Amino acid sequence: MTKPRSRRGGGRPTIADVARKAGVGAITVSRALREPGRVSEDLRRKIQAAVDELGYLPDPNARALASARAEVFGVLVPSLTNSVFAEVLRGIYDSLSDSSYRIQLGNTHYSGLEEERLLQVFGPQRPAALIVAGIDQTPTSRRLLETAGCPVVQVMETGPDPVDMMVGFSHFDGGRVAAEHMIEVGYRRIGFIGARMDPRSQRRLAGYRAAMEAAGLFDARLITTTPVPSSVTLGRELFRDALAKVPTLDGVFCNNDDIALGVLFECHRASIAVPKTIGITGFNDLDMMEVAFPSVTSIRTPRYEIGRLSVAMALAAIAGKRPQEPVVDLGFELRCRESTAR
Amino acid sequence: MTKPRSRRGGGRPTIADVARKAGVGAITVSRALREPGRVSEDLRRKIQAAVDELGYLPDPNARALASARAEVFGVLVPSLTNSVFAEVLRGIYDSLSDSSYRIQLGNTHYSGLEEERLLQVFGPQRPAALIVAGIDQTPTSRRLLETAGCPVVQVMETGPDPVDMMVGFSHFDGGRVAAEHMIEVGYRRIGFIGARMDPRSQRRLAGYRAAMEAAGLFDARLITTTPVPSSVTLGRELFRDALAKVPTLDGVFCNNDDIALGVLFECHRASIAVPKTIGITGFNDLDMMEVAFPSVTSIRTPRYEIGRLSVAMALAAIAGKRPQEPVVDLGFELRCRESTAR
DNA sequence: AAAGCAGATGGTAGCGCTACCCATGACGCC
DNA sequence: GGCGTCATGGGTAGCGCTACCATCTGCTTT
Repeated sequence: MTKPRSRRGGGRPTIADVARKAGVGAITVSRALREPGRVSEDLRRKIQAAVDELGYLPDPNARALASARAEVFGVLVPSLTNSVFAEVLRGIYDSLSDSSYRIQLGNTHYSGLEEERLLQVFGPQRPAALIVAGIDQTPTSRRLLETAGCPVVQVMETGPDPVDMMVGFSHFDGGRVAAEHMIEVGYRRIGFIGARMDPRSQRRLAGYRAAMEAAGLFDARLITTTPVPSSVTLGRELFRDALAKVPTLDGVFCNNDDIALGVLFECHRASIAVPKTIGITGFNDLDMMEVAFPSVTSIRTPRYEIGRLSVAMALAAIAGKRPQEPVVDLGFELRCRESTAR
Repeated sequence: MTKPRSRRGGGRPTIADVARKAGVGAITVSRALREPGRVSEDLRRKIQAAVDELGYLPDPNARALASARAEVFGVLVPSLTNSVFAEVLRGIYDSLSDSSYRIQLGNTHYSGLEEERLLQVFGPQRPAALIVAGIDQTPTSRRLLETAGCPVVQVMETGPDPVDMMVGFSHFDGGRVAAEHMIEVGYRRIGFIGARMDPRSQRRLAGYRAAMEAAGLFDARLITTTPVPSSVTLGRELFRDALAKVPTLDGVFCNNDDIALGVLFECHRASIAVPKTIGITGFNDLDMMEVAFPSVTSIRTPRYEIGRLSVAMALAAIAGKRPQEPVVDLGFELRCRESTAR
């Protein structure tokens, strides 16, 4: 005779306690909680009463082990402080908060290798779904996603070859539309300023370039970039560099709004008239762009909506109702403001 | 005879596979992985070889169930998009990324009830540690934290009565120092502008009030607040309100930098000279405050460091090495800039 | 030399839950 | 009346891992 191991759980009630109290089998309790429709009204009430009385909460770890599926959404973003991803995360969070799914966060720091490592770590946990930023996974990451055995949503961008599903918009078009707008209102020597040139930034640059070439205005010297992480400070510095390189600059398309703000402040400081001498266009349309003086033209991107929709699609897929169209382009919107109002 | 249930796990190698391949018992594999020191060099190598060959990765759910402890840090923040908490989160994440701990995120939306609900949900999972923002938990939340059976770190603030440990700084002092600075450089009719008056904002306001009263300058009409979430846009609007209410206003202490930026932009738009006519002080010292024109005085808060230290303290507590002093005040720093340079 | 002890390894029995299969009774159909 | 079908409920056997002993070696202690 071995004495039973003392309750390591510290005395929390288990499903067996509930079953005993309700006078039913443990399985029936389990079913009543997960598929109420399959249990008679009568027992359901009795079980609910026992649950309430004992304050029973199912152990997610035991549940995950037994069902080989954790109620966890794995979310991989390249940055936590970049407000763009913070808003995607908020969208994901809000859409999940009245379900029982938990969120497990991974920060790839814009590194493909780190993304691989995180997918390795997430895998054995058997998440219910994976949401990853971007469409430029390494071959290894892609294989990990394909064999994860759960719905996968790539977010922030759209592309031709989804692992499973995608929600985003075209960064190339965003860059192109921004540049076309500046050309249309009369700017000619339009610079591109970008930091942290991740794949999305590269595509915005490509869109800018396409527009400039189509108008016969492209000049490689107009491009000023750095792999350094983006910041308002950096925007100022890159703008100074750009101006030193091309003194005839009459506009800038900034890779994001932080950069744009840095440019705007530097124009104030150097008494450069905006939009008269220099036009400014940003990207993402953060709240402050509308309030800035002068208000700054930007491309509004549906970050929160991307987060929400990615969860909706993943939940539908879990429920077996895969969307007809696995790739959803949520588009973007050019907001013309004072900074390009010539 | 029942046939064994087919491997639901989809054929991932288990600890038993590794044990068989290495010619040892399963428990020895388990130990080799978790407490290498307790296994002989020889076996350790053999086991490592088997692990590598099979690509074995332990199942965290099974581990959590068997050991009644999940390798999860529960993190509760009131907002995901507020860059202050995003930076705390980044600090937490960075400090945890080379351990095997995972992060489970909870967003309380500044709601005590939601915090209670999330703690209820986190509890049964038996997290290794809990990190929660703020010190104003409801009695229920406090009890949940006290009975969680794991280290708890309250972050962002310090106070007299920690649940377990605390890392932060004094918001009251921050508000006081900011106001004292403005008084010292000669401002007299100094307004307080604040949005989303959470407990930390309230304490900053209290600090401001203390300084103003000490200087005999306090006037309730100088205070303009709203429970609405903070934004740059809102900063502009509140400043307009404040100015309409008190036309003789000669300075503002803003509850945070977003508000301060809104005030700055509105000053530009209305051609109000900064710092001559109006002085501006922000709070948190985001990157952009230094770059703004004019650059904006602010209180630098150690957000990232708070995240890092909270994890370090929790890890130490898990390892049984509780810090001598459970409450750590990381302080803050006044950064005087052009916006108050009279 | 017997006893004691520490270090290394293994076996057994769960952790709390659910997948799988089976039992039962009510009902409808031929 | 026999037989399938459906709805409802339960029993058994794990999921993959680790806590808790037990065992076995080799060495020190007295």
